[in-house]
Amino acid sequence: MGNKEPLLSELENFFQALSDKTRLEIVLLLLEGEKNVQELSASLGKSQSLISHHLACLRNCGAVKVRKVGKFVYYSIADDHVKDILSRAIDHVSEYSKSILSCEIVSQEKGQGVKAEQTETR
Amino acid sequence: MGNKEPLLSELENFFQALSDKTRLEIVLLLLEGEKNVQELSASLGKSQSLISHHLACLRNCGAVKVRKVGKFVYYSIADDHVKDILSRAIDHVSEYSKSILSCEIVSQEKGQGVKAEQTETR
DNA sequence: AGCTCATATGAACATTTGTTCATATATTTT
DNA sequence: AAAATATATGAACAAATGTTCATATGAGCT
Repeated sequence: MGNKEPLLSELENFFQALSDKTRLEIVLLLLEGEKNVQELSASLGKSQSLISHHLACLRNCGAVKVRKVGKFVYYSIADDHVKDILSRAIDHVSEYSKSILSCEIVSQEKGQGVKAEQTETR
Repeated sequence: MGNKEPLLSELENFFQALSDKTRLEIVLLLLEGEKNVQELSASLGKSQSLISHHLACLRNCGAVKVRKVGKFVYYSIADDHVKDILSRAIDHVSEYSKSILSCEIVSQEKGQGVKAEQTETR
């Protein structure tokens, strides 16, 4: 019953890689197929440097893989695990935001959303 | 092309909720079953305030759900989507760290690790 | 050889995030 | 009623993170 530390750190790194809008835009593009840095940079309208930094982050946790062709570097989603995680996460947030919307008719507040409280103010 | 902004923000929030060691410890405990705040606080040896803050984060993205019983609040994993995502992520990082280890046998302790590979730690 | 193109990386800065402490709210008990 | 218990939340500060700018590496071309 070992030390869970390494597992925790690796999970942390993995999820953290996916917890940024730019990196999510990258992986969503990569779900459509392999792309090199320029293509990503152009599609997202963001600098090459920024894209490269984010790709380094996605590489480090094994979310994407690399194929070099001459001076081009093509990136793609690492494996089916990652694809599954992404598609399930998309399903989850889609369902969850629907459930939020149906509640927000009542609470016009933004930000915290619904926070599952049936604690009526008496 | 539809506006992907809301989807991106929700994915970002969701993954970000899972990208912290303490919150991961919480959800891993919750995978074993429903627990209230004190139980989580005691199991992890961390303050009630800290656990509550992190639970708020996990609630806001729909990763956990809540059941109030008197003055106790029981938390559990929100649904099978989230359970699946967690178990696949665990599989992914397990495989990935194995593949890293098998490469590090070659690069002995000292040098820069593997060449232009995806081994990069910051 | 030089030059250009594609990508990677380091440093600096501004923003964000996690943790702690103090306090608020809600429920039960005395 | 007050006190005790369980949880939530706000403010403040340290640490981590994303972005930009400048520069480095490396491959193809003339």
